[in-house]
Amino acid sequence: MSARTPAPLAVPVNGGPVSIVWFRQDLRLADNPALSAALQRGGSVIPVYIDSSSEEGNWAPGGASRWWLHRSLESLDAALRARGSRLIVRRGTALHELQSLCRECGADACYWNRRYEPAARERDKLIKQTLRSTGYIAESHNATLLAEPWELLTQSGGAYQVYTPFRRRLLAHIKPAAPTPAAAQVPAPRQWPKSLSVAQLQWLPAIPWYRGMAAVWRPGEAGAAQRLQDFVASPLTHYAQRRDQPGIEGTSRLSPHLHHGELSVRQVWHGVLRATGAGADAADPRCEKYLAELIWREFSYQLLHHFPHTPEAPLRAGFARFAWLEDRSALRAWQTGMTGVPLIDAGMRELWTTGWMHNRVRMVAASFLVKNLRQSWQSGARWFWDTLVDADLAANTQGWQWVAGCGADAAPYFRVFNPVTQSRKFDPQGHYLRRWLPELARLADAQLHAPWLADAAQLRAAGVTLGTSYPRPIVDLQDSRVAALQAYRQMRA
DNA sequence: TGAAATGTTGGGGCG
DNA sequence: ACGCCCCAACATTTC
Repeated sequence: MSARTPAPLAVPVNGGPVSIVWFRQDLRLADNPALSAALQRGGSVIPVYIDSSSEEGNWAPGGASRWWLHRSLESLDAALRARGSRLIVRRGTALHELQSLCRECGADACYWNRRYEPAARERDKLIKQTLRSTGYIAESHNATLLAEPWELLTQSGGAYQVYTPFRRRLLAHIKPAAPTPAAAQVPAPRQWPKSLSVAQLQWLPAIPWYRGMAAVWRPGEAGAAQRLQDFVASPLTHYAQRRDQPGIEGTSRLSPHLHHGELSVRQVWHGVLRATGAGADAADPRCEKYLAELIWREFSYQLLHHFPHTPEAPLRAGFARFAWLEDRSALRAWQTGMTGVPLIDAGMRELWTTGWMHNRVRMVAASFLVKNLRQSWQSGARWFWDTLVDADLAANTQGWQWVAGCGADAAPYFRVFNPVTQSRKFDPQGHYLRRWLPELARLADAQLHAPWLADAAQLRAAGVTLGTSYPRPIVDLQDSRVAALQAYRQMRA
């Protein structure tokens, strides 16, 4: 078993202190402050990943994330091996595993990069206290954000709840540090502790439902660097015009790499500034729109930090008594891309197949679930959590509450997307719809976005039988919109 | 990072 | 020449 083979001794085995670097959502060697701090200390370094799913509260990685993690950890292990080291993989409660590791290999220090999810924060705090009180060095660093959530507060010392002033403050006060390159060598200890293999985590499903994902994604630091390079080389140039068109490669697709920390937001920030020639000016029109998205990410983390209940409950307390419906078959139709509304179904199938959905379509599909079907935003957030390779508690929570109208700086409750209008506007040629809905591919553009409006001859000519080869819409868009507005009015009364 | 209803305007057909 | 009406195009309001 490869996990038990000794590391290649590319560098001399080191004496001196032994430090543990605990990898979590920072699966990279470049621009990794915890790793840098451990290396700077001298001596040897033990890179560790711990599967502590049981400590993640309601939010242990979902199926798509576990597939990604499997691949990313393999990639991290390979990158470490190329530097004379390897990745140690353990399973259990994090504190227990870290303590065992320290005992097993005489380590006296643990370094990690911060996480911001409520359950992880509490646990990490306890770990830090316990390690320190028992004589160990325990240090946490920032590898994930441009600004720590407690660094950017309003004049009155509170958390920002509106995006624009948050953005203004971030741009005025934060100058993202230049990313640091990966170390050429990671000194190995005299003896490696016990380790599972990545495969033993059993995160690679027995049934290969991940094929569609593997075809699209290359998890790991090298794949992330490649994606960034591809993005700045082309789509970035037309980002402002093309980011909303799901049928073309107009977005960065960096979200899963960023979530797992295969590249840092600082690397992306500086990479984008350099590629556009904007110098240090984040407000330069050539990169402003894209950098604004990175700042939305910061905003989400800031909200999660200051309002840790929001993954489960609405930020605006009044929404707690909103009358959501509970219709399992409607939820199922949405999940499987069988609602009969093409843009929704295309998006949900893209999600199921690739583990990702275009952002414009995410907004429309979420609006459809929460408003037209009136299912709770939590039920949608849970499905996304399980199926997205970029599932990120801060971004997912913020996104769903934004759509549902119950979050900070949220879309007003009355803002209901019309999926047909959105489809005609952002996928006028139907490239996206035809890719994901082959059963409708032969419909003309005029009928494609709303096949129920086509006449019998048009449907027949396209080989479409509504109710058989493709569903009729499971809700009337007009009626359900009016009903949603009615329900919101009732809640407010 | 909406959509629909409602209001306003102005060109053109027509008597 | 003029008023009237229709209606598209655009603007504003409302949800």
